[in-house]
Amino acid sequence: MLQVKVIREEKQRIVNGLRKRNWSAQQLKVIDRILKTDDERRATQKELDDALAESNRLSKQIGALMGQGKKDEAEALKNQVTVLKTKSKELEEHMDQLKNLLDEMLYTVPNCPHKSVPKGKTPEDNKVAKDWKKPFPALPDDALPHWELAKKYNLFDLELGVKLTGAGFPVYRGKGARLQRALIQFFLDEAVKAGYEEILPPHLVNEDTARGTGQLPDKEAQMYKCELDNLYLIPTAEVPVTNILRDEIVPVKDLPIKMTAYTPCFRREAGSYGAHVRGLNRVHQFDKVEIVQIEHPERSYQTLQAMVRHVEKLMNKLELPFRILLLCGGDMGFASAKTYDFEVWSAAQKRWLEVSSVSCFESFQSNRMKLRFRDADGKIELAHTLNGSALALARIVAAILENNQTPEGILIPKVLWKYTGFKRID
RNA sequence: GGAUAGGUGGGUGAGUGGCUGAAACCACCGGUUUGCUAAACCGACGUACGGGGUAACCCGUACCGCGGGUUCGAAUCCCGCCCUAUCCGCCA
Repeated sequence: MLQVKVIREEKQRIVNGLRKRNWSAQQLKVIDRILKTDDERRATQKELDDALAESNRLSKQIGALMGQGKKDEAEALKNQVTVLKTKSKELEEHMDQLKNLLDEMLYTVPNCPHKSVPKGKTPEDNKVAKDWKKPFPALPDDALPHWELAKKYNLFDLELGVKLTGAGFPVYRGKGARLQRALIQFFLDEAVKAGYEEILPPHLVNEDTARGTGQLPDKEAQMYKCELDNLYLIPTAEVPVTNILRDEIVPVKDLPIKMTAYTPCFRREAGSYGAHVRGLNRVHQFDKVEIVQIEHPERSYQTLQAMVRHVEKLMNKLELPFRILLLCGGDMGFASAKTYDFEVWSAAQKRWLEVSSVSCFESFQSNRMKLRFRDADGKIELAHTLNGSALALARIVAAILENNQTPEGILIPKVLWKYTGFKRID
């Protein structure tokens, strides 16, 4: 969530940013309500502190008087303290109300987009940051979509997943399973080469962790929950990995902190059904290698570019046609300040599929998570967090299968050979 | 699942009602000494919120797992919850 301090000091910038997210004048009213509530909070804080200070002072006096045996005087002071106590109790309740109200309002405010984020309402308004200049793979008319290829070559089985679990839980098998594992291995190796520490986190997290990255309180419905133990299946590795630094104050020299993790991702998704979600296009469980960085505020946007280049390199190595989009204000995620999406061209479906999303959250996540760093002067400041998929598997697999199909079988990108142990699926 | 023990500052750990935001030691940081390193010595050393100051900083309040209670006053007493460790059982 945004810091009240920032809303106060840079109100105009925040308001402009929210407009870029197409906030109406009506919605923007919450900003003034936040500031007003915070004013009240501060005034109440002062009043409460004063009352407590006085009551502490009197209590000490009582102790001294008792020591001297002056019982009557002590009794008189006790009454005063009782009055103060009633007052401070009321003030405290009021404080709690104000804080809750403030939090509730802050939770509704999305991150303020970076100044370079374009205006816009829908995905059509996203800016193409880097287009695919070369021709798309030319496939014959009888080219198959990946779900047909999967049947033909026995790579994954969605019906079997229904039997075992339900819709949206693919069962990979044979060379399909092997390809999956090869990609994970490849992505992790590349991330480690780029200086990321490999993390293998738990796939279930508790409430505090889910709250830290903003899944709770309001996106609860996106996650699978284990009721009995009050744990959530992670929707992305970002959740456990970023939370590693929750409530920490790290020395500035440790920045940036770079971590990568492979995890399966579980998403309940309330989304649509139909042609666009066939096959692996949208599933409840998929594999993903995530890259995360905790960075100094002065360098976070440089780092965002570096992360984009990392993903770009992966796409190039896989020899897949892709483009990079700079998301417009209306299409960006709630917590993000700036997001680049990667889309891979799916030759048989003849459309772009999102395979990566790289974002800078500035201090939006770290504020909620209390992830801070201490600079050389000893000053404590919120760190910036960034993350990106590098990469999400299911759709990459779909693209590889479709784009690389030939009459002789599906050609595996060269860079994966050492991981798959085969060059072709036939 | 059963039985015990325990949760205090970055770590170890003292602290059973006021003089404890918290001893001591270790680590970290600054300094002295030193050819360098080490050792030794000196000093500083929690976080949040609020108030004051251009600022270094100063003042107030809260925080000893979390929440509530007793009391003029709670790390300390009482109640509830959560968590961790160890042993037993079960199990990859």
